[in-house]
Amino acid sequence: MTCVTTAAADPADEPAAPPPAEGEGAGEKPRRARGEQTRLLILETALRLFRERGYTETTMRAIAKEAGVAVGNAYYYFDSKEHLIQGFYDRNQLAHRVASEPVLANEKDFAARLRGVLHAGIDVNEPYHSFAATFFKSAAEPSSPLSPFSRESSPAREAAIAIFRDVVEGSSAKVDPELRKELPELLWLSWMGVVLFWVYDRSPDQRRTRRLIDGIVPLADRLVGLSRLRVLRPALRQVLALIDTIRRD
Amino acid sequence: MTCVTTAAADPADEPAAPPPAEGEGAGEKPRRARGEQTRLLILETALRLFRERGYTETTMRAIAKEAGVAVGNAYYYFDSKEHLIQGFYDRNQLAHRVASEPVLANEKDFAARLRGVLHAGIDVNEPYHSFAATFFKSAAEPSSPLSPFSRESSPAREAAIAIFRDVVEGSSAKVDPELRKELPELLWLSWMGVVLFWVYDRSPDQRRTRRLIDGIVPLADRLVGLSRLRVLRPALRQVLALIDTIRRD
DNA sequence: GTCAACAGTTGAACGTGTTCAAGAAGGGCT
DNA sequence: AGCCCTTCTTGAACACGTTCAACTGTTGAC
Repeated sequence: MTCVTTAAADPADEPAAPPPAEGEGAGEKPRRARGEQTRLLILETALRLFRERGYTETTMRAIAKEAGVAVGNAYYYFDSKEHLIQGFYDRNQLAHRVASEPVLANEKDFAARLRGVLHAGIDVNEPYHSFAATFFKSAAEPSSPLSPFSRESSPAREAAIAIFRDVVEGSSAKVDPELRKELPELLWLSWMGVVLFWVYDRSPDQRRTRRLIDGIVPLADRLVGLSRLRVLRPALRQVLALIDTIRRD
Repeated sequence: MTCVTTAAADPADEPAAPPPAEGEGAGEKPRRARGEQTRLLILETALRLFRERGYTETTMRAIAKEAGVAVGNAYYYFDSKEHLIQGFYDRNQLAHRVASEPVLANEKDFAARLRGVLHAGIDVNEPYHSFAATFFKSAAEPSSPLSPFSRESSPAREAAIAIFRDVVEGSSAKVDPELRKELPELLWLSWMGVVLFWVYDRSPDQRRTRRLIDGIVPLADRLVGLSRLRVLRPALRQVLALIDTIRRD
C-alpha cells in the first residue's frame, strides 16, 4: 500500500506503465504490474537523485527512503547500484536517436549528417556531464555489464550503430563499397572516442568537445572521399583486413 | 617497538631497504628511513596480494595484517587503496622502458622499432592482465589521480612518451617534419588504445592484442610514409591543426 | 636531563554497497 | 473457508574503504 500511494504521489514524468486509473482500493488494475511499478519508481527516483546529487553522493539508502521502500527492495529489482545506470543508458540512447532525426531527415551531405548526429549526442548528454564522469568508471570495467562492449549493452550498442548506418546510407557521399559496410561501426567507434574525450573534457560547456567534433567531421569526410583514391587502396585494404582479423575471436 | 619487531619478523621477500643489521638497540641506521621502510613494506605487501588474489579481493585489512601494521597506518602513507596502484604504475613503466631497450638499441627500421616497443609493453603487463582489468576502472575515472591523463600521472606519462620519441628519433624513417614533432604523442595515444584493447581482450594469452599490434604497425608505418605525399598534405595539415586546437584549453 | 614538537602508529567507529532469512500479500486451487 | 505457492517486501547484519582522536617513540633545543 505504501508503495502504491507513494508511486501515485511521485510525479514520474515518463510513465511507461499503463494509465494508473486507480479509484481507491479498486483492484481492477493488472496485479502483475505491481512489480513493474515498483521497479520503475525505484529507477526514476534513483536517476533523479543521481542528477540532483551525483552518482557517488547518492546512497542506496537514500534512494530507498526517497522511493518509500526498503533498501533490500531495490536489490530485488536491480542487481547492484551500477545496474541502475543501465536505465539511464537506454533512455539517453533513445533521446540521441530522436534528437538526430531532424538532421537525418533533411540533410543529404555526409559531413552535415555526421556533424548533426555527433552534436545531437552531446546535446542529449550535456545535462549529465558531471554525473557521467563519475559513473563512467563503471562502464570502463570490462567485466561490467555497463561496458559499451558488453553483451548486456548489445541492444543499446546496436541501436547506436544503427544511427550511424543511417548517416551513411542516407547520404549522398560516394563511398568505397567495401568501406561502406564497415563505416557505421567505425563511426560508432569514433563516437565512443568523442564520448571518452567529452567525459574528460573540463572546459566550460565542454567547448573543446564541440571543437573536436567540428574538426573531426571534415577530416572524416575527406578520408571517406579519399577512400576511392588509387594510391590509398592498399592502405584501405590493410585497414579492412585488420578489422576483419580482430573481429573473429 | 611493536612495529620494529613485527616488521623484522615479517618475511618480506623483496627488501628494497638497506640490510637490516640490527643488533639490539644499535641505532646506527638512519632514523629517517623508518617511515620509508614501512611505506615500502606496505606497498610490496599490497602489490603481492593484488597479484595473488586480485585487486578487489584484497582488502585493506588483509594488507595491513599481512604487513603487520594497523590499517590506519596504510592510510598514513597512501591516501587510498587506489593510490597503492600508482606504485604498480611507475614500476611497470620502468619495466617497459627496460624491456624496450634492446630493440631500440639494435634496430633502425621504424616499423620494427615500434613493433618491438609495443610487444614489450604487453610482455611486461601480461602477468597482471586479470588484475589490471579490475583496477582499470579506477584509471578510467577522469578525476582519479590514476587516470593516464591526470596531473599525478604526468611523470609516468612523460616517461612513456619519451619511449616513443626514442622510437621515432632513432629510426631511419623519413617523416614529415611537422608530423615528426607530434608523432611521439600520437604513438603514445595509440599505445593507450592498444592497452584499452588489451584490457578488454579475453582471448587466450591475449592473442588478439598481439594480432592487433602486428596489424597496426605496418599500417602506421605506411601512413607515416604516406605523410610526405602531396595529395595528403592538406589532410595532414588538418589533423595537425585539430590537435593544436584541442590542446590549447 | 627536561621538555616540546613531530613523525609514526594504533584500533575503534562511521557510512557505504550488498546479502539474507524472515515475513507479508495476494491468487489460484479444493 | 482453508491452504499452498509465488511474488514481493522488509530491515538487521556483514564486510568493506576510510577517518580520527589518542597514543608512542624519537629528535633536537635549552
